[in-house]
Amino acid sequence: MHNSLTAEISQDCGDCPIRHRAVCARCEADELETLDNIKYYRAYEAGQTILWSGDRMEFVGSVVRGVASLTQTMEDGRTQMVGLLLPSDFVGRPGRETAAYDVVATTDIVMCCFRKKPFEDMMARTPHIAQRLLEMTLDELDAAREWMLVLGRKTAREKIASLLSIIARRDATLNLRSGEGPLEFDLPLTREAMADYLGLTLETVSRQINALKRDGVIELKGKRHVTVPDFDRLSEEAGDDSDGGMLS
Amino acid sequence: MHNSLTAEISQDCGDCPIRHRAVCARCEADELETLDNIKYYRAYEAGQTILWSGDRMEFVGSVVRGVASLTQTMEDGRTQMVGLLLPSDFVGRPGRETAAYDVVATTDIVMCCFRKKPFEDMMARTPHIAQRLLEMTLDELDAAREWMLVLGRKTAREKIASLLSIIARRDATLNLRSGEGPLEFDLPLTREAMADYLGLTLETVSRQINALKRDGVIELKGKRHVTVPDFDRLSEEAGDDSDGGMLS
DNA sequence: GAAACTCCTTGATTCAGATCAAACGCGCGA
DNA sequence: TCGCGCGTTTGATCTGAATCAAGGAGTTTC
Repeated sequence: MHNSLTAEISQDCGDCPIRHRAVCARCEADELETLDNIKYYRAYEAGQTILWSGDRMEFVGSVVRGVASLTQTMEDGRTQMVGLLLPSDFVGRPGRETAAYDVVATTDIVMCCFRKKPFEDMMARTPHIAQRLLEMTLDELDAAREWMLVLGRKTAREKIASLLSIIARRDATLNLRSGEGPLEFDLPLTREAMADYLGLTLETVSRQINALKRDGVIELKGKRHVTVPDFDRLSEEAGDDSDGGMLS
Repeated sequence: MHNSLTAEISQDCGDCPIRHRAVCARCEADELETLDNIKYYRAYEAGQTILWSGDRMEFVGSVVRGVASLTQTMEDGRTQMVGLLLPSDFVGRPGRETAAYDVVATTDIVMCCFRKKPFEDMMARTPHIAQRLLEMTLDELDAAREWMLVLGRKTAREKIASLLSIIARRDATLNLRSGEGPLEFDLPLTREAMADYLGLTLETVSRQINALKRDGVIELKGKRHVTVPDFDRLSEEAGDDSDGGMLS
């Protein structure tokens, strides 16, 4: 997976808590000087709304640390998360004036931002960036469509397993821990946030997580720390094809 | 809405059953000559699979007439439609080797195709096209995310109303019939296909359609021909914001 | 260290939609 | 004209997840 556009552009983020180069091996970034003066960091606390749907967008950027979510809300309060933004994920849509969804910090979060206008100017000058952006957007589209299957056709148990599987996989690739041994990670989401992502209620999320625990599919330390002794077993519970899901 | 890329490129499709210019007012298409020899039409019958998930893609193109769907299937046979392709919609992902989903002709369908390689070459030469493609991909992403809300949080009745609303809207813009009077259109989908799109069973689809009919939200002539006496009423049933949904 | 949070669990009950089952209607080919 | 097949409707029953309702467990606050 080759996912961090800002990494590719800004190359050597000496002050970034995450080493972007580790995320993106292809860094070249001849644009570094041009960009440095338009790059900045932003921090938000868990629960803060980063951007309201309909707001004018002033920046694009990527998540450095923490988790954010894209959510949609109906007038009567029903909400659906339509995207989960993990470290290295890109936020913002060049060419669009306003945000289409609420962007909410799910945990405390640090973002690496670029002012939108100069970023777009640069995009126009360097087709290579535009191409990367298209590719990333296609990835997002694939993810959204995969999630449509989850939402439309999977049972509560399968939904939970699918979510855990995605987070585990993302966490593994970020930490370069691949293949060997049991996976471990902290859930970056409350039960309610998981419910919003999965189209369930928080009670059902709680019950199904504990059911997976009872059945030995996962282990829990506290309420958030998850150990996955057998990733294939988890994938199976998620109803995924049993190829390990590592293509793309 | 400005949706047909092939229209923009090929401008004057004299032999197209649909007048592309009507769809896309911005046609300029200096590439016409270059492209004409790589453009061709394909027709499929209802039920035919145009492309299997995993297949090598040889062309990109857009739907000229008829309806196709993108579907995903689990091993146990559960299927979820992840995209509905109506006339003027674009198919194919430049830069990707293989199809990510099954593409199935839902009705008899005619597609206007371009061989993929030359199309991509041209894309690389003309940034304007790449930009359009990004914009279209973002539109698709928005549509997919809107659908996530439908799948995750709406009731069966709201789901049906949402689908009818989308089809009615698309049909209205294609036929340049906007605003005035009752909308009329033929459902291009079987009850089963609707169920696959909405994450329901065909029985529930049937029941809810007839419920909407009983309640006067829609009228039916035969099983497929729908009249919408009051579009706002339908939007309300769909749980949409009451702004008429005509922004973008 | 008690009150007031927020987040999570667990139980009892209800209900929307799935499932199972049968039959209708209509176009089509023999 | 008869069957035949497909898409659709309709009814009866079942069930997975929602809803309603308490509590518990870990914090921050004063």
